[in-house]
Amino acid sequence: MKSEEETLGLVGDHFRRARLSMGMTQGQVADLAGISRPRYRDIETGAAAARTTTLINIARALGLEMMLVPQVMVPAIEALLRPESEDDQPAFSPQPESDDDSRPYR
Amino acid sequence: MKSEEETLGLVGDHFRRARLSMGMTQGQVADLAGISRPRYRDIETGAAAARTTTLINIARALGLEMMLVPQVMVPAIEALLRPESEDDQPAFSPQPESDDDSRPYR
DNA sequence: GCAAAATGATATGTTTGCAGATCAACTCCA
DNA sequence: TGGAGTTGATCTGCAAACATATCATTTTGC
Repeated sequence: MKSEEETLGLVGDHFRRARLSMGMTQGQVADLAGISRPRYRDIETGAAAARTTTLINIARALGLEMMLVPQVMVPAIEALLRPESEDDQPAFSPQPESDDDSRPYR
Repeated sequence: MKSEEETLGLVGDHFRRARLSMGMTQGQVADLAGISRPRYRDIETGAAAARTTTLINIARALGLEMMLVPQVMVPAIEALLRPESEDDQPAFSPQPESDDDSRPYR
């Protein structure tokens, strides 16, 4: 099962790749998202879990959108995103391991 | 521009619709997500902004996944989600208003 | 090689998400 | 009618996400 830290790491990695592909600095993203640079750094490195509003602000600063989609639709959405070329960042896809349950990790 | 409270309200409404369509109580979702019922209630009513990990836990308890997708792909994804029938909850689609910028609201 | 920029990291203080407990209001059904 | 279940709401206390400031380290460009 994926730990909490691993999940935050995935989100952070996603943000980092998006930021670098946009040619932006941590400070620029932090400013656009309305948070401090140390805070954004913690989020990007997976050391801290941003609030929902902060998560959305960061995503939008990076040209992304946070979506809540039915789990059964995830593969179709990823298929829609994947072939789109090689330079756009892949969507945050949490578990390739499609086991049954989703008990909270703590 | 969409305020912070409005955005949290959209997320909460999305969770509420998903919960009711699953025939679950607030307490059941809270248990699966690993948080207390008062906390889940605040999140569902938009009174509180959950952390990223809590957001993901709640989504999975409701059969949903949190995804970060390029903004330009949002319409295509919504089109993929929409015609799917009438009983599955629509994805969280933040702005029908497609204005340019995404400055943080506070 | 050197200066500037970007990043990593730490410290103090404030805000707020969180647990746990408790109570009231409302619905529903036997 | 009346009890059980669901939801709304408040309180105390703790943990962690925030700001701001300040350092060192690494990277970048001239």
